[in-house]
Amino acid sequence: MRLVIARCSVDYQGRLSAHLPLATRLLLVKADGSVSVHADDRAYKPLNWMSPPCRLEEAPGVWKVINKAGEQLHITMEEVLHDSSHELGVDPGLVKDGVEAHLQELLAASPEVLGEGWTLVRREYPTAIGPVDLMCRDTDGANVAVEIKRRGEIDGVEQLTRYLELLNRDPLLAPVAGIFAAQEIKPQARVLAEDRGIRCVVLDYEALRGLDDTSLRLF
Amino acid sequence: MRLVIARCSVDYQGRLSAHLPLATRLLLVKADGSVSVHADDRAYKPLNWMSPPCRLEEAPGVWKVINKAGEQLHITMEEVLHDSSHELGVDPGLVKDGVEAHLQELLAASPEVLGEGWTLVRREYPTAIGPVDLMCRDTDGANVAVEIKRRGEIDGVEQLTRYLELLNRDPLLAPVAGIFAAQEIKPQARVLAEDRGIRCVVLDYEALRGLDDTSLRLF
DNA sequence: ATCTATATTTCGAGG
DNA sequence: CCTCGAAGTATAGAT
Repeated sequence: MRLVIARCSVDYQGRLSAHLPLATRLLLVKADGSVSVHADDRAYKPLNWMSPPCRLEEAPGVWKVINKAGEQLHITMEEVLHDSSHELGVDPGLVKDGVEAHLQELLAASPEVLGEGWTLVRREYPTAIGPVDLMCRDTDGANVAVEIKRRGEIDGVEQLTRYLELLNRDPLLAPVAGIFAAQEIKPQARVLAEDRGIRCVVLDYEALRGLDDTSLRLF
Repeated sequence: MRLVIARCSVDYQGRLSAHLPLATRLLLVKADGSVSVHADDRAYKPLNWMSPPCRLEEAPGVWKVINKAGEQLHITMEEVLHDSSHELGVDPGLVKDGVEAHLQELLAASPEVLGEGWTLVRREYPTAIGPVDLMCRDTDGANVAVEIKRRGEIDGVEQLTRYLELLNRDPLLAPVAGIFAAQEIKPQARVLAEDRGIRCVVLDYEALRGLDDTSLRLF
């Protein structure tokens, strides 16, 4: 990893055209070939960048970064204030917990949260337009398709609606009801879902994890 | 801006839980208060971070970054290999060209690209659920709602569908046809659009800009 | 403050 | 390789 602090101007020609006037910035060159240009704000987002795979051509005072698609990043340096390189090695990477996949696991382990006596048919129930997160069966033996999100917004309701439309064309499955389950459901998404006869369920991640622990202790 | 290279492990507790085992990484502290932890890959994306506004509490070997929502980032340092600070000043910022707003301007200036003799009613035509990018009128005087994207995907088709559904409830406007216009239209989006009677138009940014130049020269 | 739509989204999984 | 869905999405604009 190479860190350069320089007074520079930058031009990008690619998916759009963009220009950065002369100012002092951080140029971050990673081992994967990527180059990013950072100001002292905008959190972790660079002002401009080139993603790998790409190639850095370094000439005195000018860097040209080019990728296969022909996108170009030109950095013109007036003054270099710092230039250091560091060996970092391969990173073992991030371990995450609490994302949608985890919610799906937990809810699959406790379908009775959705309705008493309900059972899981399967996770990632396949359809022509993609897998439904969960397919369940209620006590009457009717199918219920469940879409799980961390944050429930309109897009998720549209997605579930498409699945339901398709599933209900299959006489062997129909009628298939829908449930929109999320840790947080935006009001507009709730309105749209309920207008379409889709039940909304707010999930409690900690409680689900508790249920899961309990079942592990019991069996 | 402060640049630290350190062997460290990192824990994040907030919207999810995440852990990074001990390894050598870049810690980037910006003047806006943000802290990001970078490996030597993943382009500009940090492994972990805290966005401003947040507070950095620095103790020997341990950094705690906390924001108002109670999210926490803990960085435990085994060894500091580099530590430098740099004054960057305020950045003049990025000048962009070629994004969706520009496509909309260009197409608004040349509605005949969509159909001979077509005219523009207005840009950002207001509806209860948000503005339609362009409202046009064909040679028969019928209304056409146009949704413009840089890349046309399913979301955009859903968006236009919602607008059309609403617009066609108004007897003063109906029937309103739809056009999905983008520099690139994904196959699945095209199938969905055409299934719903929405015409797809692929836009040529350079050609549109050429038309615009021509009109500037003529008048 | 909430909601909507955009992003050079990026990233990863699966066909 | 493309396509699709998720992201601690972030961010800007409008209501």
